[in-house]
Amino acid sequence: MKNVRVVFMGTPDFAVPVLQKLMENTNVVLVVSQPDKSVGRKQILTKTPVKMEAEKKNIPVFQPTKIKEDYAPILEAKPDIIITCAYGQIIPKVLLDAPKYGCINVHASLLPKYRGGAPIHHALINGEEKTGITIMYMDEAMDSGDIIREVEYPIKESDNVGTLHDALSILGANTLIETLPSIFNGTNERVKQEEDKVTFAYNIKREDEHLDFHKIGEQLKNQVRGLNPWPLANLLFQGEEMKVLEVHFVKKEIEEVGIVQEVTKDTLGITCQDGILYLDKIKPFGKKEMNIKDYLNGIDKEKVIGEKVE
RNA sequence: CGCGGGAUGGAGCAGUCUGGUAGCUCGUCGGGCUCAUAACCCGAAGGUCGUAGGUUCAAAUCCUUCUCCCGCAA
Repeated sequence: MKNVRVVFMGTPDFAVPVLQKLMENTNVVLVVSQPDKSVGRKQILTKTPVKMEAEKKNIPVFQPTKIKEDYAPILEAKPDIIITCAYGQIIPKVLLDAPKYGCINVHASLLPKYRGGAPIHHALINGEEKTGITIMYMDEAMDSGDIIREVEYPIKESDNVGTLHDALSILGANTLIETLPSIFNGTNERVKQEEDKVTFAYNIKREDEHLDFHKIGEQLKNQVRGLNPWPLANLLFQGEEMKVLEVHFVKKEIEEVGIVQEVTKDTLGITCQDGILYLDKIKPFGKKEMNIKDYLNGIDKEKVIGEKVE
């Protein structure tokens, strides 16, 4: 595999282990990543994680704003195969047709479920018991190409976006390397996606982050872990937005939804549809994240009981 | 100069408007009670109030500078 010319296309942290494995095992001649963006309050121009990794090994990086129009350097690199992982743009047909081994994508779900940009978040939010990695050929639509190989990953009760992201990232890199030889010698499988089973995992929107206590506890719990550590679930408490990082839930008969019902020196329970949701770790407005116990140390607990939470 | 919140013993906060003894809830350490305890009672240690300067008899508090942290918007 060492002499195969690879063009790798990827952007965020998730793609970094994949790039690392490719650099170890193949000849990565060019890395394509999204343009550097200004991030944070101070608008610091930041290189993408994939770009930083590539630069460590002195591999050239190409960052077109619109790959649909600006793709010449990729063709000039004469790739035998193009491999993408969370790149962030749709690849034009002229590139899909160029390499002799085709264009392969590493996706963080068991396709055809959860096509799109946030498969890990949505799998957790929906309370899935398993997810996984799909190695697939690309076509002109989003995550819709033929499947080469799928590897399942059981979701643990303790998983959140952070842990699942890291686990799938490693699994994706390893699975890709294991699968590549069959692609090069033409013995790989190629299975069409079942269109009637397609679901989409759109990028998380602002309103997806808000906790609605009319929902049942299980859903709220999954929502919280499916948004942790980014972008975090939130609720409105005493007129201020509070981020919620960890919760636990106890099923119980309740009278009214969205009320602070239980406050002790180290628990704060809010009523939801079928019980009480206890906040365990939060980030109050303007503050750093803290355990609920620390938060309770600093407030007048008497005044908080019965408060409405929205 | 995009908008806003914040910095006070180890943790979370109050005190700042209206300058005058460093406070609260915890934690830690010691002692007591108890069959026992994460429970209860008593006691102790621990803070140049983010930095630098200014006003004042006197600054956590008023004025100015800077630094760092956080949320929103991009």
